[in-house]
Amino acid sequence: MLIRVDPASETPIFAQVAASVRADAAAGRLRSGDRLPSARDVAASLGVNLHTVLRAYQLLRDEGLVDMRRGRGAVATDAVEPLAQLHHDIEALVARARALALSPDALAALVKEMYR
Amino acid sequence: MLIRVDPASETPIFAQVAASVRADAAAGRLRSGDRLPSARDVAASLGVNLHTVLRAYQLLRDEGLVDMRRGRGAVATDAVEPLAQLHHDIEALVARARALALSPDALAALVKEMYR
DNA sequence: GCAACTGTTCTAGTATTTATAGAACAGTTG
DNA sequence: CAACTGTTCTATAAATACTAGAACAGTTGC
Repeated sequence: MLIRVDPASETPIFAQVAASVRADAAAGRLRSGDRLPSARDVAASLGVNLHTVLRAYQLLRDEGLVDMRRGRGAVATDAVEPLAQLHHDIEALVARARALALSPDALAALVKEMYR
Repeated sequence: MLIRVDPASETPIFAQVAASVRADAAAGRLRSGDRLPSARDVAASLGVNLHTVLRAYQLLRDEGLVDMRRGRGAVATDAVEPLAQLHHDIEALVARARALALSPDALAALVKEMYR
């Protein structure tokens, strides 16, 4: 599993890390039972603080996407599987938004606003 | 035009104001040429600072959704019309996400992550 | 013309959030 | 037991969000 982060982005690092994991789940690259790289390893390879990565992992735990236990690490739950169902819908939406030259932030905010 | 904001939300107020306007555009409630309420009026009715509302308006201007001139106010541009094309796609996506008990923040982040 | 409106710009201060740092703790694994 | 894992704690620095007040400069309608 490769976790990517854009240092120039205005999105908080912890949110980017969580987003990277969710995207992997939606793409089918992260399956139920798969173990995430240890927070210390991710922190070292990204050049960020351990606590920043742990905050991302805890966010994913709060969303029910991972199980965390000390000693064992973070493991993807069954909840990651259904995320793949959204993949095609999101791809289609993104394609339309791109045609309109809508920014990623604007589209994301629009989706969030309509989700009630 | 009614602009709503949730004081309990973790989303910044300026982002919520901008999101409310975008949602109105996507829903067809805000059409090209329509004038937005003055920033001072919005600030007063929401109980927030003038500068906070202006920041939202300037964000919408940067996205090309509104024209702003002093004296005249903020007016929706032609760019708000195509947003209605996304309405159905987003509604469908949101319905699926709701079935999966995915949080609004998680879905929005997922969309943003896949938009590249 | 002028009064009342509009966004623009400026300085200033406070509160919250983000990210860092280091240490110690407590389970798990080989 | 050694090496790993996440957990918890205190602390600090930096960036962001929000508020506050004032003055400025166009636009509109009477």
